[in-house]
Amino acid sequence: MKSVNLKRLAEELNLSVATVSRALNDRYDISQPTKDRVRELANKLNYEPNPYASGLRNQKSRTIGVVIPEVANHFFSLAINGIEEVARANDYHVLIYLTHEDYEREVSVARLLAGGRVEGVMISVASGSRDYAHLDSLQERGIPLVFFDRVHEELATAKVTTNDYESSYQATRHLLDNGCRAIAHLTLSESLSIGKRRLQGYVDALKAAGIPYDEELVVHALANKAQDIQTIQELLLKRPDIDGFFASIESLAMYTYEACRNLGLVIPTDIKVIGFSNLEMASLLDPPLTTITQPAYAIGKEAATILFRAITKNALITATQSLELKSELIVRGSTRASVDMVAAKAHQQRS
Amino acid sequence: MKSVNLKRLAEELNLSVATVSRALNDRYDISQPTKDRVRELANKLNYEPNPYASGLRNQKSRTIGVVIPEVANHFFSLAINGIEEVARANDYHVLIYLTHEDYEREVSVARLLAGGRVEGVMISVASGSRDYAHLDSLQERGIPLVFFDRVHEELATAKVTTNDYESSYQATRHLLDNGCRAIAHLTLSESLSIGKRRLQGYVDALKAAGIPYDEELVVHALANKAQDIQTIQELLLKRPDIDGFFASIESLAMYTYEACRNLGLVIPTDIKVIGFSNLEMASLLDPPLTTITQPAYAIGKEAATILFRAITKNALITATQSLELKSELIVRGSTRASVDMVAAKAHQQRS
DNA sequence: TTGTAAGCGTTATCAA
DNA sequence: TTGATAACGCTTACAA
Repeated sequence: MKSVNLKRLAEELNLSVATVSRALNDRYDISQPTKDRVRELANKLNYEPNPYASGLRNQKSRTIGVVIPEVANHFFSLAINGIEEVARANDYHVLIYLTHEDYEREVSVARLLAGGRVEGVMISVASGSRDYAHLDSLQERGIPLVFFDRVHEELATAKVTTNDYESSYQATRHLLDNGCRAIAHLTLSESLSIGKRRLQGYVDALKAAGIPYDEELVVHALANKAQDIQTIQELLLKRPDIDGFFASIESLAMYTYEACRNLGLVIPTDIKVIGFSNLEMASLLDPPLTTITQPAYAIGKEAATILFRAITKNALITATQSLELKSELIVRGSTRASVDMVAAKAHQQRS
Repeated sequence: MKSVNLKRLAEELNLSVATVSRALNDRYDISQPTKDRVRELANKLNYEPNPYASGLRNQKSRTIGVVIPEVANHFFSLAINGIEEVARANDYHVLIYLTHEDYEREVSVARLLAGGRVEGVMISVASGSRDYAHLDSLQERGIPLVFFDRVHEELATAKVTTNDYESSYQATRHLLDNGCRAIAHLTLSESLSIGKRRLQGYVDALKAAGIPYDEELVVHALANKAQDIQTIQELLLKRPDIDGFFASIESLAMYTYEACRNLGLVIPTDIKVIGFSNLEMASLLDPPLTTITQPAYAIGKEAATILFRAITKNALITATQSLELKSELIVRGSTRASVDMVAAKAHQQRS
């Protein structure tokens, strides 16, 4: 119940607090016998240094903060795994904050972190985030910041992202190749650069195929299951010509499955579906979901590595350290071309 | 870059540090004009109190620690959601630690936390955890502890669990009712009480149905995808009589799907599968997975509420505050009885 | 090789 | 109503 501190150790050993401290920190100027005596008692009493005292003294908290929209999402879970791995290797602690896609929450978290609770911050911004002043002020206070996946382009720091534009272009192209002509795009945010890039890839792929951009087919989701399914269903009813769905986040692909099922539409015969997703079990769905899979664990790991490099060097991070990893298109049943489509294509190639 | 502290504010306002501190904490003995002046400057300079200084002074860190085996698992993700919610409502911070099912890691995390970094700990123990001395010592130092889901029965503190025995009995019974006679049970650990309870429910349901317990059908998994799938496949080949699988954790149900697919076995015709799982998309699998679903968010929330009650009252937690929530059996396609089975049953009922 | 003392930023006690 | 001061537990000049 009563805590073991340096004073207690010093008293029991008839040494000064300073000597005990230095012995425990293995300083060169302490004799080996003394070190041994100190360590022995420290172990016996299960001494653990008070992190608030040493944090205050050294102006170091050995803690980083991770700010993400959600944790019940495979992408972020895997990223946290990567981050925790690196943090632990560096003997650091990880504070976690969920914004639930809410800008206000993000701002208040940033304010808290500005107080010096952490030595660095990793963030994937909320879909509602428009401004980045709250993050800028972290940097102004000397707290290094790394973005991962969802970034504010304008802020001068490292961003670890994936090739979203290309992936999006490729995904759309894949749907087109398999016969889709009216492809809906489900997005969480157009204000975020990630949303813009993914939308642009979609738009450009359509354009390249000579298909005009149809604004009605771009839908903004709300990250609320019931409402999003409702929205998708309304779109499907309003636009029976839709034959493809491109979901820019994991949950939206699932909601599309549910919406199609509710309406009696068959994937991939009636509608083909592709989505960004890190679900291991995409292949076990009915039908197996074609995905663009981001290297989530690697993203977390790389971003954390950049952050710790800055913390160790006591330097801010520059945008030049940004990294773009590659996502992977994994084709499965949800985008399978119908039989006549395949025949048509074969015919086309022959002629 | 340079930090704003009380001293800085005091100098600029020609006040003492003590007065500034009291003004910011809205103490009754400070005049309103002074409070206003102080607050205005504090806002202007974006003053944030140093948590390490106040933590040291007050012996309070306003932080809790959450120790879990994995985060890439829907149960734990949802539980964290519940925990974070309560923590935020209490203005507390959440440190997260992953043990990766490793006992050594759990011990070293417990040791770190014993140093006073946190005011309370929530833990779901690693499958490899046999001992609880490391957790006991947290309590001895006055750090309240709450178990959730995976507990050490023997430790005298609150445990928030679900009705695992009943759920397991019910799940096994469900497989039996739908025609299974040789049911395999996949478990992560038999040393943990949760593993024991789930195994016991399975054993008792078999016994009640007059089916002898067959040790060979109980398999210990390793939480390693490739190996676990391999183990399941070997079991299926060795024992072609197996017609049901009961997976005690989420990933094992998925691995069973993969193993069956690899071997060309059809679910539910050849093998019926049921599993503990919090996957929202269980209903979208092929076939839809019958699950026992735990109230994960509620578990996190209730457990955190108990912890904060103790922190607020500055008291340790007693086992009497333990809570048992109910899981839910959700029947889907993976355990559907074959047609002749249904006919047989109908016949049975008629006669 | 060890001890003394100052200081990290905050808050609580006591005095003015 | 405000100010001076000590203390939280630790680290580090500086002295001895």
